[in-house]
Amino acid sequence: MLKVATRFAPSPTGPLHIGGVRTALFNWLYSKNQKGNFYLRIEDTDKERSKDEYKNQIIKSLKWIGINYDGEEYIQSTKIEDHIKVANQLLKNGYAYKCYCSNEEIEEQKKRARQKKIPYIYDRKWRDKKEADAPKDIRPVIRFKSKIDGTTILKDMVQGNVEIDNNTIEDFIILRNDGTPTYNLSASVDDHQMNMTHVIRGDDHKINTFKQIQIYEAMKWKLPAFAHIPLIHTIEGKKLSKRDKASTLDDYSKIGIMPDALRNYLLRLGWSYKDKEIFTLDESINFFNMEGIGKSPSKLDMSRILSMNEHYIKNIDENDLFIQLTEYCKLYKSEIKSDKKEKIKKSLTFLKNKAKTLEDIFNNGLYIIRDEVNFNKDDVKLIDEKARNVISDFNSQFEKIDIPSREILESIVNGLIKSHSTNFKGIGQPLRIALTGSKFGPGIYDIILSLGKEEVQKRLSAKIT
RNA sequence: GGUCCCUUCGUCUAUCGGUUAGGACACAUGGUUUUCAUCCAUGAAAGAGGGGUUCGAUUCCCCUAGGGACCGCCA
Repeated sequence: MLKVATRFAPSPTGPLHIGGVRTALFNWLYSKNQKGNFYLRIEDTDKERSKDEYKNQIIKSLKWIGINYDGEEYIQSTKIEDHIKVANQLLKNGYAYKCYCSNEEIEEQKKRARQKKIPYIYDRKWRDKKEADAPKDIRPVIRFKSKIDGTTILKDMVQGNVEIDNNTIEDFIILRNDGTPTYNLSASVDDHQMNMTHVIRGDDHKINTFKQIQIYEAMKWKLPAFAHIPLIHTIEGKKLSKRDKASTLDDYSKIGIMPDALRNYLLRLGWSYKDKEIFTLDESINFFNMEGIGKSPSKLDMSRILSMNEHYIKNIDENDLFIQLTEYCKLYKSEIKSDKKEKIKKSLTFLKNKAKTLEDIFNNGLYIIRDEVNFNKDDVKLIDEKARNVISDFNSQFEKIDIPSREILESIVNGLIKSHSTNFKGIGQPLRIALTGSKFGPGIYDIILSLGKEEVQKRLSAKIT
């Protein structure tokens, strides 16, 4: 049995979006499940639109979510000579021909097709014409001599057998009139030269597959297995595009979605394994299979991503969470000062409890991170004369404590509840606002213990003087 | 318009001819709770429509409807 090889082949003409990431993920998981290799091929033959910036973003994105490709990136533009060679071979063997139609001629045909409301398909004018009839002033393109009769069946690992009439495939161009190869040629040659055993790609490539199969057959190459996975749709039900908001990984990482959570979400989008929802990295490799891939497109659901992230926040190792949090703050907020870092780390247990994202944890911990309390305008109004007395009484008892503990704090608060003839809220709320600036937040004992004695006194004093 | 694909709760999905159609997210209600959350419990919520095949169809076949993809000298 040949060693399984898959690839992800994006073109660096725009930022990689989440649909592409899922395609990469499926390819990667399949190859790893089969103990095979996974490669990254950058299809940068569109010189006009390809940019290094996008190539780097693609590589960075894959790395971020934990998809490692084997070997170096395969840069398609460095293989153009090979593609041209194959085109010439096809020409020599009678599987391709030179087409001398002018741009105007083609445009005219397309226009007419549109008017008649019939699908445009190149009329194969030069398929059987003699070279001698060629106009001198036109540089020809090379077209593939597509099959006219019969049907072709694509045995798709996801979609089953898909059959089309060969005459619906036109004589597509394989070499432009500037001598450069087009996508279907390049992709076929590369897949063959890279020894791909499985081509897993978006549904939108299905028609291309029929063209590529013909190239393979003409070259007498062994066909890889194909799997066309359904596309991810926007909430409106359309194909996800680069223009859609929140579609690049950066859009997710900047709001504090963690790579493992997004990986897990993407895995379950269009793929399932019984009722299982949560997959560790190892589990996703072990359980991944083609049978689990659904046939219908699925919609992106932000609340699902958020809840998946929440699950990871609450369940991963706290040291790991802390590392991810500090990295996140450094990247998107501001680097947490080292003395605050310790406090945050100790407080993670309760800070994370009310968080769906790393950004939420950051916000929950802001009262620790910031030196100055940032008061909520409405909440601070709740600190009236009565509240000031509470704070003042608490502070004078708090001063006497050497090392604050939950038990001691509890007894102080309980005492105050009695002496002020109030309830817990009557004590807790003023303290919380004085210490954090808001009436919402972690439990009051957690707040006090996380800030430390000195800081608590400083903040309380500021509110009673 | 042509070709191809798809169709189970709002969303992601389970079911591989016989189930009270299950789970998860979201939602609603109740409970726990010092606030906000968490957590727990409960609830509402689905087989697009019509024909077949079959003792029996969500499941197999056909038609209709709806949705999607593709239709570049882009990839």
